[in-house]
Amino acid sequence: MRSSDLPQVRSLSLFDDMDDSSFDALMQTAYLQVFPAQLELITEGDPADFLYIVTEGCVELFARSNGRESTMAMVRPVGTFILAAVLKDAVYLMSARTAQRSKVLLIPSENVRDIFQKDEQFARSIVVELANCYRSVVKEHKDLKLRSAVERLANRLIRMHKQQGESGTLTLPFDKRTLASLLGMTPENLSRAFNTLRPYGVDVDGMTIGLNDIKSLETLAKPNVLIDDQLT
Amino acid sequence: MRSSDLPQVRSLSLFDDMDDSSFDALMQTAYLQVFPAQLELITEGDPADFLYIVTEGCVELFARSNGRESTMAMVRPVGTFILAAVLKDAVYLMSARTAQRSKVLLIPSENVRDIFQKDEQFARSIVVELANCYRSVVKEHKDLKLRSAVERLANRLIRMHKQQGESGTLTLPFDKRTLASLLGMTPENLSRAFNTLRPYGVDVDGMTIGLNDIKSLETLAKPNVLIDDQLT
DNA sequence: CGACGATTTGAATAGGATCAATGGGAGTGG
DNA sequence: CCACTCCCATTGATCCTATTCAAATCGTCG
Repeated sequence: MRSSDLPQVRSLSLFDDMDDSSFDALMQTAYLQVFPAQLELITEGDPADFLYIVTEGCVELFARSNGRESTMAMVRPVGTFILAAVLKDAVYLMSARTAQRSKVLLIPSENVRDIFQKDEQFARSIVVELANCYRSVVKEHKDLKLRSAVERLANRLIRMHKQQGESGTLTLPFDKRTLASLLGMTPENLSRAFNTLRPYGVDVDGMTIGLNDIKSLETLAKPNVLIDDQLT
Repeated sequence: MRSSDLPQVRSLSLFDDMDDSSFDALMQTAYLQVFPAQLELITEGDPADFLYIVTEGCVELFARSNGRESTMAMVRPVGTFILAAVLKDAVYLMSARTAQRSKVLLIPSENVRDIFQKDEQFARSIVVELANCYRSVVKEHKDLKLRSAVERLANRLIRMHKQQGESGTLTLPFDKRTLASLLGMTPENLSRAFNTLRPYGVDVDGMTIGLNDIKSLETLAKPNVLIDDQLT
């Protein structure tokens, strides 16, 4: 892999604390690859051959069952996915495909587990990363079980707005079809949910969303740090 | 704590591989307590002071937001809960209350983190436990997003039936109100879902459920190892 | 410019929630 | 042991949210 990409990966909290030698050993067998949009990287049920790290672009985690399909999460730089399957040497529970042209680092599972055994510091970092992943899914699950579709959208907009600097405007980081599935609704229903939010200062113009009355929107959304905060 | 309870706790995979000295150190500060039914053990948002291990009875993990409440999981012996919050030294994301009279082991968070730092083997066991917890929530989330209420119930019944020895009959391990919330529906809707399943050989008699046509039920439920299997 | 996919809108339907009322056990106290 | 009470579960009726199906519109990319 190209050495110019290494510092970025190294800075990931997952690798931040580990020995140089361990990191080098891990990267020795890793390779960095660019994939076109809409390419299925992994399929649920397959053995976990690699740990994936998104360094550019965006990857969609999704699941299928009985002819249905649903977006489970979107992974943006720099984020890992399917760590749990790799550690357990189990099959993937989710499929993944690029949402856009993306650069992805692949580390063979065996090597991850190998270094995990050898490098204590890496093992600890993995625990933190795993705990974060776990808590993220719990929050997603709470979001879905405790809120209506409109509330989920409102809170997601507030969240994206914060991530993008609270300028009063935000750009959807992926298409509406995917956003709808992520929020657990149909594209039609998402469109209607946006209309429902118009009286609360939400202006939709393609991928650009204006938030003109955040107070009002928050009154409706009732954001909850135990669901919407990324850090806690 | 009583020493007669130790072997049971020790046999938990989380503690199985650790040194005697570490285990003793961990148990030194732990205490075992019996709680009556319907007692709230922890509240979401509170700092994670203890790691909890259910040794007898049953504990409900649930979440509240905006006046609503939903059951997130049921923990039966011998199972741990809120491990992630303890490791991260963060606040609990879920509340917990006893579903019945229950015996619970409490280990101060600091001690868990302390031994986690000192005992490498314990650290690795924790990773496995965390990975399992993570994958469980992912499966719950898939269940909710990819299935209808009736399908969720059908699959849950098949699962309980397997756990209880496939005798053709199963006993609900907690009341229907809780089951409904766990499955993401109202008690009324659960009752109707049971009626919907009657033509598929599902007979309800209080807490006892007879499954008289598993083939037919499975045709409806379409169980999926990537959602319903506890092990994978 | 034309075609295709994504989004939006409309209409009808279905699934689930809510409200209200009734039945049924389990536990309590006499 | 029995009556009472309370809470859970069930059933019915209605309402509401969200899905489905259909069609129009918008945008983008070749």
